[in-house]
Amino acid sequence: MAKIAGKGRKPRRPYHHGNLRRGLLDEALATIRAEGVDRLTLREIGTRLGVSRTALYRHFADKRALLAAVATEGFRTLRQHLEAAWVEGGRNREAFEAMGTAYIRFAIANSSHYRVMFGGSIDPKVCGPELAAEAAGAFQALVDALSSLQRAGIVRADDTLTTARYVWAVVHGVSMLAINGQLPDPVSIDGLTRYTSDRLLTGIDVGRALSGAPRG
Amino acid sequence: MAKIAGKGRKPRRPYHHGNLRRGLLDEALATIRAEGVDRLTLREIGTRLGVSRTALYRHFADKRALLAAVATEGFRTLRQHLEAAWVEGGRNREAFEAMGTAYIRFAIANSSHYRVMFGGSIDPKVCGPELAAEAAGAFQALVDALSSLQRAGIVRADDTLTTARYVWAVVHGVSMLAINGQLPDPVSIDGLTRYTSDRLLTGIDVGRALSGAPRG
DNA sequence: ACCTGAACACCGTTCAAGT
DNA sequence: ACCTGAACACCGTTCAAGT
Repeated sequence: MAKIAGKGRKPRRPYHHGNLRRGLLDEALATIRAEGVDRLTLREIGTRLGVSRTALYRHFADKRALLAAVATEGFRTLRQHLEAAWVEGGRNREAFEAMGTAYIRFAIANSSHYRVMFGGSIDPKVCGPELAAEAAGAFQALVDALSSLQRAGIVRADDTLTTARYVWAVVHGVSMLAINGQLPDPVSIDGLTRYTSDRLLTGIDVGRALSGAPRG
Repeated sequence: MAKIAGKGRKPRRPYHHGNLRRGLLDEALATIRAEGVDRLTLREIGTRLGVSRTALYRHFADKRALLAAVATEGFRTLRQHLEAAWVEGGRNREAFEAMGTAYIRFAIANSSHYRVMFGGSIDPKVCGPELAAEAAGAFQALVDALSSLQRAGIVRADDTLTTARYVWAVVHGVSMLAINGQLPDPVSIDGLTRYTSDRLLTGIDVGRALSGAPRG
């Protein structure tokens, strides 16, 4: 990766890393995955990268800024998962349900990362525009899919933004309950995920008696 | 409150407080409300109560145990709000919607407290049975109401527990998005809350076109 | 420009000691 | 039983100094 130093040039490669910022982000995320946000320590990240404890401050304003950057990358990845599910599913009603399932699956598979994204340890107003933009991008994937289904006459023609927020709240709520251990076991998580796929579109009242899950 | 010391008895009232545990809980909650969990410091609680920084350890194992106790009280209060909405609303479909609204309102009015209850800084398995019991109690209020509506033929006769978890996830999701500032303004929060009341029961697909909110 | 090393203010927690 | 005071190990952050 690094340029090979020519004869006349000093071999002045950067102190330790070609891209320390990248390394800091990766190491922070690895620690968050392995031990949770609470155990994340700037000092340990530094020593783990073979760098001073304060080198980080050349790339991030403070710890919160580092966490905001981690969250930003999380929203980018989430959007990719959502768009993939929508496109590969065929951009229809089933694809929309697959999108919801993909959302929940992402949250569970990356629970610590997801908690940083939504944990409230970072507030969107303070942490620069990148985080807000990336979060809005992930949300936009949902809005676009929903808007498409509305034009196709599959989803109610309510205000698109409000409907999208509702869908977001539902999958977010399921994800949080699953992550927080408030659902007793994996079976109940799967069950709730499937149930959500069904009920989100048709509601929980009677009058749609046919297509539902059995009383189980 | 304290017994008046009789003549022959030493006026041996406790060092500073009749109930230090109570004082610690109240002070912790007050700080959480005013400044958020991150700013909560055991030392400041102590000095604020005019007590040693380590007196707390006579009443709580550590900081996490204190937070767990705060969360426990939160679930108790939440349950009271839910049951009040259900009973005062007349135990019918409208009362159930009022229960959902009461849930979201509680979360928003006590956002920092709510975050402690669901923030994941405390895991239910470790923190003793009281927290789990009180959380289960709040959930049970929802299960009971739902079960009643199922018997009345108002809500689909699906598995009650799964349905209750779904409803919980929905109101929890709306609450979290509102608390985290991911909804742009109070108007959108109200709008989403109303929309949730409607759509939770009837779903978002077409075929129920009449009773919905207009597209504005 | 980028990184270091020492220092500062702060924190949760422990523990022998007091009453 | 309940509380204190000093101490320990740890943390985020600052800043003058190095290359």
